[in-house]
Amino acid sequence: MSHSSKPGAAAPAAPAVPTSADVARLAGVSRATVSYVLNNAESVRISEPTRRKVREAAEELGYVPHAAARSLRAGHTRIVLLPTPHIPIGPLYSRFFNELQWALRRLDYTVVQYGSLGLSGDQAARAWAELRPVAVISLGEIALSARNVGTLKRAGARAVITLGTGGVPGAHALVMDQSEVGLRAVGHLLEGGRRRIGVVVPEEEGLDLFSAPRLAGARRAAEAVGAHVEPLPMSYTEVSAERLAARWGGLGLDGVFAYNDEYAMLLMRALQDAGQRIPEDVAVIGADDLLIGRLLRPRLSTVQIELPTGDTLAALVDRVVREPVEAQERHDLMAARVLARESG
Amino acid sequence: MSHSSKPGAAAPAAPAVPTSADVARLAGVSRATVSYVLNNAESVRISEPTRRKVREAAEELGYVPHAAARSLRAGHTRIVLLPTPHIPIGPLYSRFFNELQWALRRLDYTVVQYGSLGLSGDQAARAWAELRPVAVISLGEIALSARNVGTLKRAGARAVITLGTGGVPGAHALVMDQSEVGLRAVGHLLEGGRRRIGVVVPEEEGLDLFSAPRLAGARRAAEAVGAHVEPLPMSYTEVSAERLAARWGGLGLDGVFAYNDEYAMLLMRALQDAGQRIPEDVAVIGADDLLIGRLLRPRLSTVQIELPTGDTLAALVDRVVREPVEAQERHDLMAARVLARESG
DNA sequence: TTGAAAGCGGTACCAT
DNA sequence: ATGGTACCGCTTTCAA
Repeated sequence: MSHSSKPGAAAPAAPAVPTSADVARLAGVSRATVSYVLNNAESVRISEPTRRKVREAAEELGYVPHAAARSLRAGHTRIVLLPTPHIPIGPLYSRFFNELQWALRRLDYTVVQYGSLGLSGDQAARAWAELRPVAVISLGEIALSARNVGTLKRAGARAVITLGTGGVPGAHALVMDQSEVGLRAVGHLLEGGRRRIGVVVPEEEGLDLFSAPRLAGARRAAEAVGAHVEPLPMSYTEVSAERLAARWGGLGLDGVFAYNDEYAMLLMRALQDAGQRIPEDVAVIGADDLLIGRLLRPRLSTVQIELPTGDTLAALVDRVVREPVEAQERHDLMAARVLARESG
Repeated sequence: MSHSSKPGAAAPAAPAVPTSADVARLAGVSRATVSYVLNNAESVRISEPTRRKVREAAEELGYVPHAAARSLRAGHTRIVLLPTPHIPIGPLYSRFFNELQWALRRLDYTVVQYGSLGLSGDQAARAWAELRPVAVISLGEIALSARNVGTLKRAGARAVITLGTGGVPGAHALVMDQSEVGLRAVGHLLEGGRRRIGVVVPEEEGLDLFSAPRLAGARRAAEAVGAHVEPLPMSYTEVSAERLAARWGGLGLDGVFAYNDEYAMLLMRALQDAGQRIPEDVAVIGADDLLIGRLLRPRLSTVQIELPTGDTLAALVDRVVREPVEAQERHDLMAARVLARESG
């Protein structure tokens, strides 16, 4: 722990970080004055010569304020905590997340990505609370309890926001009901006269957050007209798709909702290679309206999902942070609609 | 700013965050003892009954330590700062970044994503330094100077690591030379006898970080045999691809390196729709070895890029943080090789 | 206009 | 086995 064992040794290696005290000393003023000048304090008049002296001293030392010290004193942070998704979430949501980061940054928040793999709700909430974030935006991979929300709030979080299906007492919920996607997709297949519908369920871990409700929505649509729904486990690889295509004949399905466009393209190609005609033998529909869908032949029908923009969500966060308001559920932020193309 | 204007008003809204002092009071011990117990201090024996009392008090109050206070005292953080990429970087790099986050998290670092859009190197370095990160991993979108690296180091950063083409004095550089990709791709086209080579250059802002060196590599390969290289601006949209395909005849090109697989598939489809035969009329090669490449017909040739895994990089960061070592350049971390398929 | 000093919430040394 | 206390770096009264 000793920084320089031998004072004689020429070890300029640890030229300790300059503090505001160092600046003050060099400028020949007090730390208070340094603070005033560097923060452009309005409530206090500092003479121009003094300002200059301070600025020059800070510049010369390469002074950089210490964020932790500042927020300790201030009693609050501008940290927005974003639990890192466990999984390679699709391109659609990646983009959304990226946008969100930028939007928050523009509003002068500091985005902290916090991986919480293997943590329980309790553990995660505690770990997050240590950072005293002013807001937490949870994707819903960690199941937050009302108690957890309480922990965060007591630790100073002015906004706890969940994105996803459910809603936690005490937290704002942006309900993005994925079952809507399955409902619309299968609804479209049914309209086309299909009655034995396959629904691809990704085997990738973590994706069930999306796939489960999508499947549920599919079931709901099918039940309404007494159609059959067959869950089809598949992973995002060619061999998995081929394997599924190989046993296709025995399944007797005439339509398939393939979770999203990526799985859809994979399956569609495998089905074609296995001799199935699309859409004659089997109708295929994906979701997310990715560009690839339009490049495939036949062009892929899809369910287009309208997500809130990152700016929208960031603005909402900011609003809640500024003047906390009773936790609400908002359902108007995700819309899903079918884009019928050639595949079904 | 007043928290509860009227003391009489039933406003239990601000039940201040419990501190270790609160825990101490409730347990009837000193703050020191609380600290010892909660951190399982080895150097000090605390009786079992006391431990229990402290634990129970902490539990009852829902005490959560304050990370900022802790690191202020400790004099260092476990923050690794990751400047947020400006752009929707491709799937390959997204995955890499995601992996990196997880790996760092597992090593108990706190990952802070910091968007630095519109900041100069100086500004960015200062802003980052405020957080006193123990390490900074820069993608190279912000051009760091040696002085900036100095700022970060003086602010306590034990490792400053750049990923990308160049290297900054004082920082570790993981050189991932994108020109290698262009070199290999065009090299392959040349081997196939093509002599007039188009190189797609994405119009999307920010991507030039990748596309410029890829183009340079392409040029290098072509010059060696006196072949012609034609830069082809294009954006990631169908219309842009169609526009390019429409003027294809006048270009007289017999091969094209399409930046990556996404642009390649877009262009390939547009070319096919415009009546070009692939690979007879024009050979197409992409990069990144995305799954879609294998699903297209003809199957897309590509340059496969081997990136270090997130764990590798995280381990490297950790090693440098533990025992800082002279800044080095490592060139062995990216490998590129051609996967010849049907498109060229 | 400026300075002295009290904390913010922890940790760790030194006593007891 | 515990408690007292100085300090980390910064902001912000309050006095001068």
